[in-house]
Amino acid sequence: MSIIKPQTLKGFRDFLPKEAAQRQWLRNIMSKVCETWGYEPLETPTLEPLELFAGQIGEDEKLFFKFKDQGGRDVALRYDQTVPTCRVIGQYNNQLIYPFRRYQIQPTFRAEKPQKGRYREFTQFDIDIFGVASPSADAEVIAVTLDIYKKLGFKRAVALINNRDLMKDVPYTAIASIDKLKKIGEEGVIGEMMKKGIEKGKAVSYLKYVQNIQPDKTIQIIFDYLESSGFSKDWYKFEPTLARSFSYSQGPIWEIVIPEYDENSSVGGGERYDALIEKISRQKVAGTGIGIGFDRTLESALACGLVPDFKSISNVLVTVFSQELWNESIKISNSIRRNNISVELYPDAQIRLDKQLKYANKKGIRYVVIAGPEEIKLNVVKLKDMKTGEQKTVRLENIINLKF
RNA sequence: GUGACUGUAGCUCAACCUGGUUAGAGCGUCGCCCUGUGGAGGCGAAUGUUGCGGGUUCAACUCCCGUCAGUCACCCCA
Repeated sequence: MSIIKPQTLKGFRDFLPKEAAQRQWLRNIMSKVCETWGYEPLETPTLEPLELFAGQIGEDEKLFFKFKDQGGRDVALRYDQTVPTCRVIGQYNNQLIYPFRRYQIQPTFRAEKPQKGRYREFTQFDIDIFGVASPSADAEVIAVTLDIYKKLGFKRAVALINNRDLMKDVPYTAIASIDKLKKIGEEGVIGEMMKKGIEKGKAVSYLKYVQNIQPDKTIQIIFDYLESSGFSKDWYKFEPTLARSFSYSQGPIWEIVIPEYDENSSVGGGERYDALIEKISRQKVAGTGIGIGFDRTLESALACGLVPDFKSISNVLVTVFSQELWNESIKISNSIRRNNISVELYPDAQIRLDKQLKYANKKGIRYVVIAGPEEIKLNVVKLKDMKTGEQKTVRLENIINLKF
C-alpha cells in the first residue's frame, strides 16, 4: 500500500471546528429568516442525470463534474440549485401548493480552476417563489434577502434593481457586455461588443440606450413593497446598467451589494425565469428568486466583525483532581449537563490541574469546575471564571441551578 | 480551459539571483521554575525527505524539465 499525502483535492476544502461553527451560525440565521417569511427548506440530490444540466443553460458544459456511474449512466454533481428545483416542479407539480416558496442551502460543484474565493465545491443559498407572476413576488424575495443581511448585523445592504424587459430592443450579446460596465468601463464594453461583431455605432447606441433607461411600473411596485417593509431608501436603488448576463433572465433583475465590504461586487443576484421553468418542468409556472454566495456572505460578515467567536462550544470544563475523584467529576459534569449546558470533563485523570486549566484557557472555555478532596468532603465545588479570574464556592446540590 | 507568479519548521519568512562543509530567525508548541489554579515572566528543548519526481554537476534549497498544489488575470459564473 502506498502512503497517501494528506491533502484535499484541488478546489475542495476542509472546515475545521472553528470554521464549521461559523458556517453553522450563518446557515442558522439564513434558514431562520427564510422561515419567518414562510419559505420552506428544500433539498435535492447531489447527483443528477447529466442531461438535466447539460444544454439547459448555455452551450458550455465543460465545467460539469461528470462521470459514468456503475450502471453506465451519465451523471453530474449538482451544478446549481435552480435547475433541480425546476425538475422538482415538473415532477411533483400535483403535490406542490402554489405559491410555493422554498429556500435551499446545499453544496454545488463546478470544475473551475480555483482561485481565492472560488472553489470546486461551494455552498449556494437560493431563495425562490413559484407560481406568482406579479413583481410583488420579486419584491418579496428581495425583501427576504435584505432582511437576512439586516439580521446578520450589516449596517447596510443594497439591492440594485433593474428590469430586463426594458432592454428588449438590445441583443443578448450586447447585454452580456454591458453587464461588465463596472468592471471594464465604457470603452471596455464597447470594445468587447465590437469584438463580438457589433459595429461601433450600434455598440455605442446600445450602451447609451441602456444607460438612459428610466424605472418603469414594475420597478415602482418593487420599491413600494420594500418601502412598506421598512427598508430605508439607501437599501435599494434603480440601476439601469445592471444586466445580469444570463440568457434566461427576464423581467426584474437585481444584485445585492454590501457597501462596507465591497462596493463593486455583489454577494448575490436574482431574476425572474418563467421560461426556464417551463423548459425544464414542462409546466407553466412563474418563478423568481435569488442565488446568494454563502461563502462570500460569510467572508463579508467576518470582515465586518459580525461573526461571534466560536473558540469552544463548551461552557464549562470539569477538571479531574485525581484518579480517586474521577467518579465525582463524572457525576458533577453530568449534573451540569442536565441543565442543557455544554460541559466537557477533562478526559485524563493523570494530568495535573495546571495543565487542565491551561487547556481551558487555550480552548476559550469560560468556566472551570475544580473538585478536590477538600471540596468533596464539604459537598461543594470551586467554580472559576477564566475571564475574570474570580472563583467561588458552590454547594453540590445547587450546581444544577447555575447559569452560565 | 489559456497565460503568469509562488511552494523552505505548525505559522510568517531568511538563505536561492552569483550552486560549496551541521538550512536559520521570530511567533507558536513542549518541558521546567510552579507536587491544589490558566493568561505574564525566566530558563531549556524538539521540529524540516527545502511540495513531489527526474535531469545537469565532483556538489542542488539554489540551475533545468515534469508534476502536484496555491495565488493573479482571462474565460466562466444557471
